[in-house]
Parts: sequence; C-alpha cells; structure tokens
Amino acid sequence: MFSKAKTIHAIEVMGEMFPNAKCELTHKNPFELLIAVMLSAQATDISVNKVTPHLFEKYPTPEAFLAVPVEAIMDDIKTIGLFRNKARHIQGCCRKLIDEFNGEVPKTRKELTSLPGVGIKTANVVLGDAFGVPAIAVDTHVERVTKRLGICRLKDSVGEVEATLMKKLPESMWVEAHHRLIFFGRYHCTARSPKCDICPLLEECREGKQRMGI
DNA sequence: AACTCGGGGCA
DNA sequence: TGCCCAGAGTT
Repeated sequence: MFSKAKTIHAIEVMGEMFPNAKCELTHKNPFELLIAVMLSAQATDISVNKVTPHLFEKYPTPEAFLAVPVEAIMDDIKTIGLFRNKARHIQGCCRKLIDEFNGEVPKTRKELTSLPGVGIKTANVVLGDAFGVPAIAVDTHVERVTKRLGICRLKDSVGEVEATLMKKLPESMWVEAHHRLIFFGRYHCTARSPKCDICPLLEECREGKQRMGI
C-alpha cells in the first residue's frame, strides 16, 4: 500500500503528465454541469458534449425540461446510451429541484444524491467542480488506476477507494487529484493497453512491474 | 454483489 | 463484429 507521501507524489507526477486535467464536460453553471454529468453515465464525455449545447439552448432551466413530454428529451439525447433512463431522470431531477430546492442545485452530498439519477459519483463531481467543495468522485478510471498502482487494495469497494484517497491526500488536492487520476486512466493507464513501457510511475506500480516482468 | 439499461466509437 | 464507455437503480 502507498504511504501518504507516495500517494501525493503519484498525483503530482500525473499533474506533470496532464497539466490541463479538468472536467471536460462543457457547462456554464451548476445546473448544466449536473445534467451533463448525469448524461455521462456509461457514455464518453465527447458524445455528451455533442448534445449538450443544443440541449441547454432548448432547455436552459428545470422548468423548460418539464414543459415538454419525456419523449422530446429522449429524442434530443438519443445519440447517448441509456437515453430512456436518463431522460426520465432529468425530468424527475428537475421536478425535485423546483419542488424542494427552490429551483437551484443543492450544495450537499446528501441532498444531491436524493435527486433521481444522481449517485455519489455525480454528486461529488458537482460538489467539486461547481461549488468548490472538496470531494473525490470514484469512477471506473479512478478505481482501476489506484488499484493497479497499489494505492488501494484490489478487493476494496468503491467506498473504500474513496475513503483511502481522502485519508492519503490533503483536502486541497481532492478535486484536482480526481481529474488527474481520470486523465491518467483515460489517456495513459487505459483499461486494455496501459502504456507501462513509457510510464513515469512504473517503478512504484504494483501491477505495472508485474506486466513488464520487473 | 450482480444485473440491466443502450447507442456510438473504435479496432 | 465485438468490446467498451468520467453510472445509477433495483433485487
């Protein structure tokens, strides 16, 4: 297992590899980010960005999403997978934003995850990127990368991965660490063919040394 | 913990 | 063609 210092160092190396690591979902306000992250479930951010400009021009507010039948929203996001669930969740989410949160995106994890279609991952991204609240969102990339390196144990649950990262990183690094881990996983330490041969973290990577026979 | 939803992108 | 994608809800 990585020590705190070793974990921080790994995140810093990732920052050197990806100095521009940040949320790639285009958005202008917390509401747009919330909807965009909901859409990104099991879809690439690139495909989400292809529909959101038109989507937010057509539906700039929760009220606008509720003014049309759910089929209309499905049609607007049909190039993204799981669009039936997502369209339904968007309207359910907008309904609750209006009824219980005065039409605004709430700023606590508990309130966010009470929204239909919003889980811990989406909540943490909104907290971190829209409101600047320290949070680490564990997705498939974060889970894979931290387990490969040895920052977390292979058997750790998503919650345990999150807890470990929160324990081994200062709060001030949580949000940027999240983005760096994702960029590292998305563009370098990919699921199928990690670039161990050119990886600056190879010497301290549990799985990488195995793969390279070191 | 396992299963399901789902069309597009890419090899 | 076959496999994967910055997940969440249900059982």
